[in-house]
Amino acid sequence: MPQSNGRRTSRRDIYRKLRQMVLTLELAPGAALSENELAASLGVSRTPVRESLILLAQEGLVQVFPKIGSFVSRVDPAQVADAQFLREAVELASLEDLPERLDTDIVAELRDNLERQRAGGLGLEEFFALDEEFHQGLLRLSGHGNAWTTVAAAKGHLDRARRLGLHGHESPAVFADQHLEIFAAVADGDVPLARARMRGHLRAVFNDIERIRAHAPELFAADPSTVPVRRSVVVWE
Amino acid sequence: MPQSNGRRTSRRDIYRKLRQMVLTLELAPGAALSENELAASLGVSRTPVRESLILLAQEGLVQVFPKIGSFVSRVDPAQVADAQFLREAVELASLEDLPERLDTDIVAELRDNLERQRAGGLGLEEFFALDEEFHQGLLRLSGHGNAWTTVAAAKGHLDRARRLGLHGHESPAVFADQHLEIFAAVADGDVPLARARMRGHLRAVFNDIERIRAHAPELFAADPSTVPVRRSVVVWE
DNA sequence: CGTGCAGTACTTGTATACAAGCACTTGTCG
DNA sequence: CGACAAGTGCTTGTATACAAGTACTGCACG
Repeated sequence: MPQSNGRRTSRRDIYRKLRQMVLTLELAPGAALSENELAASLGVSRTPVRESLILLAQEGLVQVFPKIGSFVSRVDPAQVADAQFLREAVELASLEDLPERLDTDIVAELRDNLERQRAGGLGLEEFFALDEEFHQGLLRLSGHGNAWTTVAAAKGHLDRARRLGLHGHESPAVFADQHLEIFAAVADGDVPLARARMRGHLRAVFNDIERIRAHAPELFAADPSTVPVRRSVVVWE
Repeated sequence: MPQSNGRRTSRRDIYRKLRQMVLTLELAPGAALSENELAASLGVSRTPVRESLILLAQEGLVQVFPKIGSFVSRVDPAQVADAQFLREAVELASLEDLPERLDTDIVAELRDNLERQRAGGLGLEEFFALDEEFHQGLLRLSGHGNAWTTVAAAKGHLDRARRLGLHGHESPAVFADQHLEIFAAVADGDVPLARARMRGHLRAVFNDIERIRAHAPELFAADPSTVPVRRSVVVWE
């Protein structure tokens, strides 16, 4: 929920669209973005495009260099690690605030979510959506559902790294099983076990990143201070 | 560090200035903001002002209602609680990642900070600045200094509530003492004790909020869906 | 006097024009 | 042939004009 009001504006649409394209790697890390080009291709003026880019820049998903250009930020390993730490801290802390009696509606929602995860034949983005929903649901179970907003805003780099890791790599079934085990511990009220399983799950996701980096180093930021060159557009294949 | 690049732009200046004015309550919760008025008083056009307001809106510090107006958001108790939870989770988690040998530079910095806190005769904003520096320093001690950026971005409502609580209330000396005790436990390598003291410290700050709300209810949001009226400008005294 | 309706002054959203600056290209000169 | 410099096309930052909509004001009318 980036903006306060729910009225439809073209900036809102464009912001969401661009954000989604960056997170799904449809816009590759390092790609050059032109306010004029984007405006023309979207059929609007520079204004809403520019304001969207400013918001994405504050999230760290794009970099704006005055008088030079705007670029999809490369995946920064340091920011990935920061997001991992933040996420782990929040999700583990929430498990300690679980109430005695779990909200039955949320529990039912989580069970349904887990079933869909195990259904198989899921596309990458479909699994990611379910994954997000599952983790946010766990947070809501302890009354801290809104904290997900902050976590989500900060984990853009982490999400992109995770997508890189799952691109044609291995089945998400392993993670679905981990989700199921976490939920089982939560349902049993075994907080220490839930914490241990959650920690293991989150770190398993995280530990793949160095391997990924070896495969596609050009998508990662080397030196944070390097300025990208206008022409060096990395095309996603 | 909201923007990527460090070049000076008027938007950057205005964003920081407005943000500071909101956080320090110089711009009161509920106050109406006019892009035209702000632009005129700052001597620039609407563009940089507007873009700054959009950024502040994403942080939840202002609310923008299309065709109606922009307002400094009232302090939302729910968002205060969310920020408190997030902050506690992050700061407690970082204490468990403290290295065997603490960075001597940061330790020296923290000692100096604590001395200045105890010096006495500090203004409210001076103490807040030292407080921020102290907590961020502790995070850096465990290598998670960058997580502070995310926490800081999310705790705008919490900070405003804290300032309300300290306005002419009690001396910050109590908190300075708590800082000292936390640091002592950290320096001793007693992680459980440091965690307990940190938790007590953070919650002591938080627990004042309901009392504050009784004193100045108009600064707090009642129903999240209520739209402020243009004329109802609450003047800060 | 009360009520309804048109008018007006304000708001933000979007489009467009201009300013300032970087980077590459190309032409010219040594 | 090589090197340097002016030129050209792009970039984002800022200013301004217009569009669409809300809310209050004041007048006319019952």
